Amino acid sequence: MPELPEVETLARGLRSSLVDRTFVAVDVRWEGCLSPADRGAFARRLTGQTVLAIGRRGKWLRMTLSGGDTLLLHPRMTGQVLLSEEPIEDERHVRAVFSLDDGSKLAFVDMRKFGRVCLVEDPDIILSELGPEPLADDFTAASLQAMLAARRGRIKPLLLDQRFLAGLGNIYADEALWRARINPLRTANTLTAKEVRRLHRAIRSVLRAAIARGGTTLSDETFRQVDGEPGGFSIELAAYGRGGEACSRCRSTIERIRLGGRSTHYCPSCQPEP
DNA sequence: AAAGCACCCTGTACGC
DNA sequence: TGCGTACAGGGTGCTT
Repeated sequence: MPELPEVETLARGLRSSLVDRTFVAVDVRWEGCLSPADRGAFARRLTGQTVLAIGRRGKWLRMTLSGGDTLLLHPRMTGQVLLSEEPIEDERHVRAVFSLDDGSKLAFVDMRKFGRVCLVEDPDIILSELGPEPLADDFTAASLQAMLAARRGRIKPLLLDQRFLAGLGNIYADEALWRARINPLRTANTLTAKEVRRLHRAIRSVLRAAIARGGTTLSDETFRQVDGEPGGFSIELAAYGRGGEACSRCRSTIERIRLGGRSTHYCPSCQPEP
C-alpha cells in the first residue's frame, strides 16, 4: 500500500522519463478513477500539455503541466504507476493509459479501484487540507510537540490522520512508533518532550530509510516501482506484519491488535502500555 | 475533539 | 471442490 516513501519513489522514477514529455493521447478504461469522472473532458484537457515538474505532497503524486493545470494521482491501496515499454502482463486492472510524445506509455493500474486521478487548475484546493510534510525542514521536534499539545486522542490513529501529518500510512506509523518505543495507545498530549523528540526522529528516519530502499513491497505485491521492480524495505520492517514474531530489539513477541479499525503491530515490552 | 462504523473494492485465506 | 465469510486498508462521511 503506497505511503509517502512509495509515492516519493514513484516521483523519482518518473522524473527523468516524463519531464519535458507531452501527453498525446489518453485511454481511460475505467472512468471512475477520474475526479471528476468525465473521460472526454479529461482527455481533451490533458492532451497537448507538457510535464514541467514532478513532485509529491503527502501520498499525492503531482505533475505540473505547461497549460497551467496540475495532474494529481493518489494510489490509495493498490494503485500502481508503471512506465511500460512492453504491454502489461495482466491487463484486467489497467484503469488508464497515457501516451507520451516519445512513444512511451504510462499506465495507471489499480486492482481495488480506490485510487484517483485528478486534473485540476488549483492543486491547493486538495493539497492544502494536508498536514505538514514530515521530511520538510520546518517539521521539527518543537513543531511536533506543539501539534500534539491539544490532542487527547491516541497517538497511532492521529499519525494516520493526513490533516495532522501528511504521508504516514499503517506501515510507517507502526514502524515509527516501534523505533520511538512508544505504545500506539498512548494519549497524544501525554508524550514527554523526550518521547516527542524520539518520535520525530523515528518518523523521519524510517521514511528516509524506506525511500532509500525504494519503498515497501509486501507479499501482496500491491506496490511496484515505475519499472515494475518491488521495493526493498520489507526486510527492514520491525513491527508491521510481524505479529507473533520475536521483536528484533528485545526478543519479546510482537503483538497485533485492532486500533481505529486498523491492524496495529507493536512490541509490548519495548513499547509499554500507558 | 474523539471514537466507531459503513462504505468504496477485489483478491486471498480459511472454515465447513 | 466449492461455497460463504472475514480480512486487508486510505479516505470520506455519518453518528454517537
